[in-house]
Amino acid sequence: MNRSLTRRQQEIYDFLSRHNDEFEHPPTLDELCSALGLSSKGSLHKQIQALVDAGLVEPMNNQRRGVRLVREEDDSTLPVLGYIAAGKPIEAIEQRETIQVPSLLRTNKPCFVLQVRGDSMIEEGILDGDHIIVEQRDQARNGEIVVALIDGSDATLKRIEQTPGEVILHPANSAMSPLHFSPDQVSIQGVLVGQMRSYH
Amino acid sequence: MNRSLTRRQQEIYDFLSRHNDEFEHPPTLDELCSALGLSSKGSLHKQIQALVDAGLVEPMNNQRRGVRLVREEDDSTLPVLGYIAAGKPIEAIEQRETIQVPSLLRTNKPCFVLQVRGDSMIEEGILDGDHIIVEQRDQARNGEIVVALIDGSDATLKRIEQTPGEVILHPANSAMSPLHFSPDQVSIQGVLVGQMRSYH
DNA sequence: TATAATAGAACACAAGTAGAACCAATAGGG
DNA sequence: CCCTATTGGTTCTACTTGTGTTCTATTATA
Repeated sequence: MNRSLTRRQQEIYDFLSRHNDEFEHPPTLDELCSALGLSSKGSLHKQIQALVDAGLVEPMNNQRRGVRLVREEDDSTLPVLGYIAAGKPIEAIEQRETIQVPSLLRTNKPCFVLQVRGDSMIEEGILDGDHIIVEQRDQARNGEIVVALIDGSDATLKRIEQTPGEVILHPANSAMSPLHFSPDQVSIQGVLVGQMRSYH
Repeated sequence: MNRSLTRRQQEIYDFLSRHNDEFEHPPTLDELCSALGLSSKGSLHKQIQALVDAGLVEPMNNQRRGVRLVREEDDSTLPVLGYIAAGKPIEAIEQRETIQVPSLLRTNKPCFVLQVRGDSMIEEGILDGDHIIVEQRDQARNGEIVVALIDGSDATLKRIEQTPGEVILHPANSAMSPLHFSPDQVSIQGVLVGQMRSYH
């Protein structure tokens, strides 16, 4: 199913993605043709059929303006991967769980949710039991709050400060001290983009 | 049921939305026809029927001016009433605004959303800029965090402690002191049930 | 030489339109 | 209160147009 796309197919797919962000309705084959510099919608149709086979486009059974991209995941739910507590690996949840997340609290990039254990970020307003939304990334800017893996085993949620020689992870709890590591000890898993808490 | 609209149907729906904001009564089919450049209300009726099937318009059983939009109000959005800062009235937002709220952060009872201004609840992990979800209620149990109106004018977000003789409102900020009132000065607007924060 | 890409024609079906005739609701006059 | 006229929604059928589908043949590309 997921065989690799030819160059032209990739090009068409990219165009569809852009069009999708910009317009309410998918384009017609004729519109696509002129946008891509083709003069035969028959040829285009064949290409699109390939995208359908690849699982990237909904099969359009005679519908007009039916070139719809397969919608990527539910737009309002994210997977809850487990618990995060300073100094322990992320504790996975037994069965796969998901949670509703408002679009305001996430980004367009892939995100996941963790539940916080412990008080290491209490002064940033992140409490025990809160859910945090994390954008999956392997780099961060200084000052961002990241989920980082130390020595490949211990996961932690901290504010990051990177210098050429070392990485410092700052807890937001005056009872705890910043932790210093060499850059190759720390692997960034993602960056905090949202947080939510329930009081009942 | 919720299949996607054709281009014409979308156009009609958009027009209805705009008309809805502007006028008291829905338009007649004839009015719609001339507005949309149609000359047959029969055709229009067919389109509208499609909108009814899609669940966007109330079925209009022979009623006059019966093209009523279905009250949208997904069960996942709540109205944002304004800002709350200790010691000032709730500052209303100009135009009616709504926000997506996961069911986990709300209750089944009527709720609304406020945005927090200031640091009076910082030690409870509620920061400047956070959105809070409040269940509409006029009573609270001791220890709950409430939106309360003081002397009918000043709204505030505080943890409540009620005794027979007085009401104490505790801020969660050691720089501020608890406030004491007589019970008839304080009217409870709602109880905090959820909170969310965006980091971007 | 095989695979990808293209053009073009012929076709089929969905979307949109018009118009007429038919009902249902309301308002006004006896 | 009933009768009737008028307004406005409902239901058809027929037609036009837009747009996806299929095919066959030809040209690039690797």
